[in-house]
Amino acid sequence: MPRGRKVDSDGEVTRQLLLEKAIEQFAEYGFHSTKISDIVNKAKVTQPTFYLYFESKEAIFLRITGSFQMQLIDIITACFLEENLEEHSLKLQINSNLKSIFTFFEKNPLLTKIGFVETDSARELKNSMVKQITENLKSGQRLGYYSDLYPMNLVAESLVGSIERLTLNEILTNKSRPIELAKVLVDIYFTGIQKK
Amino acid sequence: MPRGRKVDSDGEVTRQLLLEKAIEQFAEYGFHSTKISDIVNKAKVTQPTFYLYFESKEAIFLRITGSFQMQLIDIITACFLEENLEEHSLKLQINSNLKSIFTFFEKNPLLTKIGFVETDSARELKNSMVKQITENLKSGQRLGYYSDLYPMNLVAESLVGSIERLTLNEILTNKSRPIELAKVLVDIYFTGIQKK
Amino acid sequence: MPRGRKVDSDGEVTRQLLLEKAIEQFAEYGFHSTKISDIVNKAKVTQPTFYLYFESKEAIFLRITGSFQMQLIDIITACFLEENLEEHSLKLQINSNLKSIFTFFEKNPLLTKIGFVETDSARELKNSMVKQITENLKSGQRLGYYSDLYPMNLVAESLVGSIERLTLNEILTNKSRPIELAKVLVDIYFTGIQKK
Amino acid sequence: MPRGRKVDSDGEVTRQLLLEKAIEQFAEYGFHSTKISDIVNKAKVTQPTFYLYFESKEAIFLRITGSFQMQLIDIITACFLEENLEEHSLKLQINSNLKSIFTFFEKNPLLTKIGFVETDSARELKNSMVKQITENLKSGQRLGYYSDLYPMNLVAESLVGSIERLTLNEILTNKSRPIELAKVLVDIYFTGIQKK
DNA sequence: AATGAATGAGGGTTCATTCAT
DNA sequence: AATGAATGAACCCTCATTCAT
Repeated sequence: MPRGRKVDSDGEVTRQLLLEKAIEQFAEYGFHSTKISDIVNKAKVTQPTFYLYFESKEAIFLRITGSFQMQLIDIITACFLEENLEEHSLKLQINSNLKSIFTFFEKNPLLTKIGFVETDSARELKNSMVKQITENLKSGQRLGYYSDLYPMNLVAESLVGSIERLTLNEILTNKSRPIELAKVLVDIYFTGIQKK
Repeated sequence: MPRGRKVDSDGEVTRQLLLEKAIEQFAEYGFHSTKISDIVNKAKVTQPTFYLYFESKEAIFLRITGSFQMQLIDIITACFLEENLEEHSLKLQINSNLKSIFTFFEKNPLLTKIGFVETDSARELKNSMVKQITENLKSGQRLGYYSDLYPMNLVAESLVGSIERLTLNEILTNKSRPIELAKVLVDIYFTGIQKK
Repeated sequence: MPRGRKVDSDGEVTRQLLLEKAIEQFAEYGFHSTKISDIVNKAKVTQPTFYLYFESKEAIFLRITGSFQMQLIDIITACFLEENLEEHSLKLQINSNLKSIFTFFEKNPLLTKIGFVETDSARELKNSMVKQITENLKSGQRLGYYSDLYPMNLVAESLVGSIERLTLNEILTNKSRPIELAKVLVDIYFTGIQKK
Repeated sequence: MPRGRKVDSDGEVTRQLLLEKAIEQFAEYGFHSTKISDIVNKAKVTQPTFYLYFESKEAIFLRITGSFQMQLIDIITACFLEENLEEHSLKLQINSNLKSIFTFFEKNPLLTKIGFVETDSARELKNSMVKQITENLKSGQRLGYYSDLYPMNLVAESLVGSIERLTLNEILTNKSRPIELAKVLVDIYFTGIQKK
């Protein structure tokens, strides 16, 4: 293949293509097993072209996970922090919050796999999610909406675990929709499954 | 250094030593970032010695995860399959089941990290766990102990997610004991956190 | 950014700019560690622009060292070849010659570093310098001005070595001036340092 | 070629072979143009074998230059520091010192090229050489052996330049022997070339 | 039973250079 | 006259694995 610029080539297009292919590879094989050569082969460019747009394998990975996680943090913050805690709407509100999280995951399945499920840096993110939910639950507890018997940090941990697994096995596999999962979770965590 | 058999050396001891060090490395760094050279350095033997006892890096990893996962399957099967479903003891029974699972994890923290949390092959295991729990819950539903409104496979997924996260963040960090976690989970999933 | 000719741009200006920046880089980092990208970045043009004016990295390097070395050869030839060997003025003459060489170096410090100190091609130049000085010294020897005991080629080698080192460590660092160095060298080589 | 140990292979032999070939390459092509692949090809081993014995290209280079320079420093220190300054033997002593330096270079021509002529780190070494010689000359000056008119640091610089050039062009090319060069230098620097 | 010595197979990255606009 | 975009050709280095002792 001759050197130099291809006809009708456009840097922004190539950059996006590389990002896209990188996302696919990272989602399927993870960071270590993804090779630069795979990414560029899929994008039909050569390896030096990769380095035209991204500093390193780590850099593109951080760019991908970073921007995804920032979006996710925004959503979570909006959900669990600025909540107006009124009893009659509480359940609805939480339902809606969970739904928006699941919906975000549903819209970005590959990024979710890379940036929420499998990355080390997702650990912090989930931990901060746990913290925010814990605070939220404690507020509800103080206001008398939730039973005093529960250690809310454990409840929050449990909920985040539920969200993670349902995301991985129901959302990312297209087996369930956000609306269903949000409802189930709210029902379980609010009233339990035992027949009254 | 002279070659050949060391004085007082015993093959079985070396094999166990390698297994032990491999477990430590895999638990701390994961499969990809663990190098054979790390394992043998820690065990104070040379690389060829490793291959005297294990066919490959994959082989030792499978041996480690495999035996752990077999034990875990036994425990889970015992818990959720051979259960006698009587209403008055149901909650106690499940509580006890969860406690034994968490206890198993607490006793084997490194193996749990390798074989339950971070391995791909753990996916199947957790899936089968979900299936067994689902069946169990459906039986309870048929017998009228649980509300008919819940899709039990999702409940089971949610529960497994909760277990996983609590294991990772509470058991493996020594923050909580099995008995607490079992109680919290039973309480949540049976009756919910909403104040009555 | 729009492509094509910039407003007010002038090829010759760009060529000079590239030369200048290349000289800076070559002087500071040497041939191998100087990258085309460094040169063009400093000149605020792009890489293809470089190839508009110079065929290759080697080409610009040769152009730089070549023109410098040609000037230097002229000076040296003037100094040591067309010399009129009269005893009373010999020492003065040589003093003046050395001074003009050092002055040339002082005026072109970067080029001196590139083209006299660090380049392989400077070897030939210095060798021819040695030859000319040798001939000159031999003439002086034949005319009875210098002792017959000295192998003049070695004296010439020694002198060139002295010049090189004093250039590098005194002239290029601005620690000494040409006039001092010329005097010291003439004194040493003519009469030695031993107290009479 | 099959993997694993070769018949009769010996690590120490291989290490020495690699060192030897590396020295040849570095001497001929310099650090940057010497490739690991060249070294290992010449030594008839593969690239990973190189890394069995040396951490990196830089490491082997430093090892080579380092040990050479340490030996050289020892020699120089012995020569110019512990000198007993008595007038009748001064000239002989310096002659002998220069001879041992040139002899050291003659015995290690490749190392000399790498570690004395072409390396950046040789700059410091030569500078310290200049310093020691300067001190030595100043002592001689104070004792009245040398003329007060000379700035001895410049004389020392000049001498080191002479040594360097004579080493490169006479010793390393086998054109002159240490004994000749030492004599010439002593004669020049002590009494000058002018006929009395 | 164990070691010393070596290699196959790649993986990430850099840099001078070139084509199309 | 100048740029945006791309590539060929290396180069350094790592790691699991294997042979000879």
